Amino acid sequence: MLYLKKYFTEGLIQFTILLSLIGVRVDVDSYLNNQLPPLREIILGPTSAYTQTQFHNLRNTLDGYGIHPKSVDLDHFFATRRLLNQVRSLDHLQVPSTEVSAWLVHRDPETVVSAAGQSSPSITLDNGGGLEDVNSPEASTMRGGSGTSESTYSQGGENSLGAVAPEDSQEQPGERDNNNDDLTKEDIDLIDILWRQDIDLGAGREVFNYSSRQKESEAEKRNEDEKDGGEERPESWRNGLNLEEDQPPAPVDGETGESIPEQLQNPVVTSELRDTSEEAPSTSQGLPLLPVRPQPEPQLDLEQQWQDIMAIMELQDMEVNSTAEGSLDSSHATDSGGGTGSSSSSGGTPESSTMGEFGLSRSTLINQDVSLHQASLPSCSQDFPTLFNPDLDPNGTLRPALLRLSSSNSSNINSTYGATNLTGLFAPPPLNSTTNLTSTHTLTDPFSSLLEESMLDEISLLDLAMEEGFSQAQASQLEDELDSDSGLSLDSSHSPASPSNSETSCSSAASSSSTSATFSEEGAVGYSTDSEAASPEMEEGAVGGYQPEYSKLCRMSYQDPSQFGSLPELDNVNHNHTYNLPLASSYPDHSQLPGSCGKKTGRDKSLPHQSKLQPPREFLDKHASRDERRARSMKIPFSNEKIINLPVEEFNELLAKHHLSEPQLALIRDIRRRGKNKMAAQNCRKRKLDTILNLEHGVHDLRRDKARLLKEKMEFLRSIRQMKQKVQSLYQEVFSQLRDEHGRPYSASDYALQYGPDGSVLVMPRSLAAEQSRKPDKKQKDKKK
DNA sequence: GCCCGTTGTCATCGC
DNA sequence: ACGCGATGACAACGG
Repeated sequence: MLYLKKYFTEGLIQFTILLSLIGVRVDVDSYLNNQLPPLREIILGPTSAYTQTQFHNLRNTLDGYGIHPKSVDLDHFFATRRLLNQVRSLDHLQVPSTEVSAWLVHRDPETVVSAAGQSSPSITLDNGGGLEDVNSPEASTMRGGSGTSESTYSQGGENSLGAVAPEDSQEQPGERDNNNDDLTKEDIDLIDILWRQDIDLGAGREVFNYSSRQKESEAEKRNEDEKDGGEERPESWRNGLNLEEDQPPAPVDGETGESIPEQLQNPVVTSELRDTSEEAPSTSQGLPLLPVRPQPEPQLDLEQQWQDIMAIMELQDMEVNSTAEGSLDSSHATDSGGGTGSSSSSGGTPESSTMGEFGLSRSTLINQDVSLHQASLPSCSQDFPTLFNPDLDPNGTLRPALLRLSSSNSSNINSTYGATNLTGLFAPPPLNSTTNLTSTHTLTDPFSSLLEESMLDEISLLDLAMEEGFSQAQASQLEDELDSDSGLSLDSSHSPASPSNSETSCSSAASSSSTSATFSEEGAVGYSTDSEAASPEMEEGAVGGYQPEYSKLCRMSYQDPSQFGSLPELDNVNHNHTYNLPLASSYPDHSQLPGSCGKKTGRDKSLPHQSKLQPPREFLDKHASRDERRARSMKIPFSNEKIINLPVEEFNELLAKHHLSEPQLALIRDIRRRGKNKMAAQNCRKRKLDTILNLEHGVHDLRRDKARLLKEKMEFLRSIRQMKQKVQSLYQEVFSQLRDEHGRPYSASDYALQYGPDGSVLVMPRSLAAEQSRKPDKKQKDKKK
């Protein structure tokens, strides 16, 4: 019967979906076709060309949409999908051993069927239930309200049994498939064990439709897209396909405004179908599949489970078990009563409400917020490509929906990437019906993974771009979106050093051409000894003469390029600034700087030749500095260089040696003042330049670091998401496989898997779990306080 | 001749 | 109070 029902219901659902799609103007063929590529990618590896298609269809294909709904191969398809997913997950996922241990006792035949075509409610993977990373918080919230539909398999929620899944058993897709109906020996053993352990605990079976959830997530995405602009897919379509999207609305009771669990709304599959058709929000795909939903509060359960899982995940993965127990306990959410648990879900803020009800640890509360962001993550990933690499799109044409998403989501990027989210990834998605984020969440594992990969690629591209200086508008956009931290408007163009380069290049072009050594060293050099070293030789203080020019030339040569070497950007700087060397107004000896003198700046070039060859006095005078001329005219007995560069003491001694008139003394003091001021000015300018260059360099480094960190973050997020998805699927899988002593599945609304600190997994009544969780929660709260 | 960069100088501030 | 460095502003100079 179950099989028949499943297939039949599936067919109906499929049919309705198709109709809705058609009505929506959606090109079904294309849609289906599009789904294919993802599969290829999964198998053969992602193709850039398909990336976009992935966006829309991966989930669907993964969920089995690509397969004809009535196809007998659905089971096979599902099994294949699982295998693929698992294989894929092997690379990335770092699932704690506990997760693995939780593996399913046996598999529901029904689940398989449902999974293929639509998210069959039975299918374990249904997102609606708890662990959806993909699901945006909103989606989760929705589920809270309506999501229960997914969980539908209320098999009457047999209470009595608690089942424990031994750690060892790891899911083997193949086995599952094979085992659909019949319990394997292992399964039986496991059940026995679980039973023994948990007999006291009533067990209901929750059914998580992973596929449906995914679909929902897709629907959400689509909704986002639609919201964004393209509403190509009518709600009916969504309803048919994805209920999650709809869920957002569904959760909220139109009349009361409260979110109402779907199960409540849709006791019977048929009813749900109607609802879906009529009310997009209410039902998830899973519902239709579900023959009956005796249990009123599937969503709540799902959320609770989700939260539980999330808490576990957080504890184990994120926090490394430190608080595992508390969280676990807390994880069991309370709202067993939830029947109408609607209240929980319905509560204005799904997150908060759910959190509170479920008694999740405070951390989880926080996380939920995070989760919202996370939920958006997929979108982010999606966004990334669009944002950063619209061009990347192999096809060159992003589907409008995608574009919309990206555009819409782009605004959200900050939130999505919000640092807070890591934990949130695990947190159940909020029930809120809102927005884009949800849509993104809906991505199924394969789909999400693909997106993530693409995202990473994008990130890498971004990183490159950033390293290159974020020249690209995209990069800048990213920055802006990611963080508006720096008010600096550094030129995003080209290479980080570009500004400096440009500047330097210009100057260099002008000045450097002639002089090889023209590097203007740090002003420090100027202050440095050069003058002093020269001074002794200059002692003679030939006031007149060509020396000034010579000195200039020498100064240029003297500059020490090595210092600039430290600053890469400076390498290109060829400014003639002779900040380093003090002017030697008069050099008795040129010999001081024989070699160096050869190097001249552009300006000095002209003079030097003449001066070197034969410095005619007039010529020299002509080019001599005013102070030099004045000194000559005043017959100052020593060089301006000495006047300027001698230490105060020596300078005073020098003055004392020579009996000078007041005008001479005044002139000497002026010369000294001006000379020092000149060097100071040079140093000042040099400092300015260096400061600018350093700032540019710093900006570049920061950008690069930022890009790197962003990339790392995305990688972590991806890993987390994958783990979360894995856990979710495992949870659903396990839970769906569990049977009470009567062989009936546990009601998701009544029972939840509880993770023990030792890695054991117990099936506990939610009420009991909630009680247990409350205490720890309080403790945690207290701690936080 | 104008523009722009460089350099020198002055005035001022602060140490 | 003085010396000195730093710096903004201005002008001269040269490409």
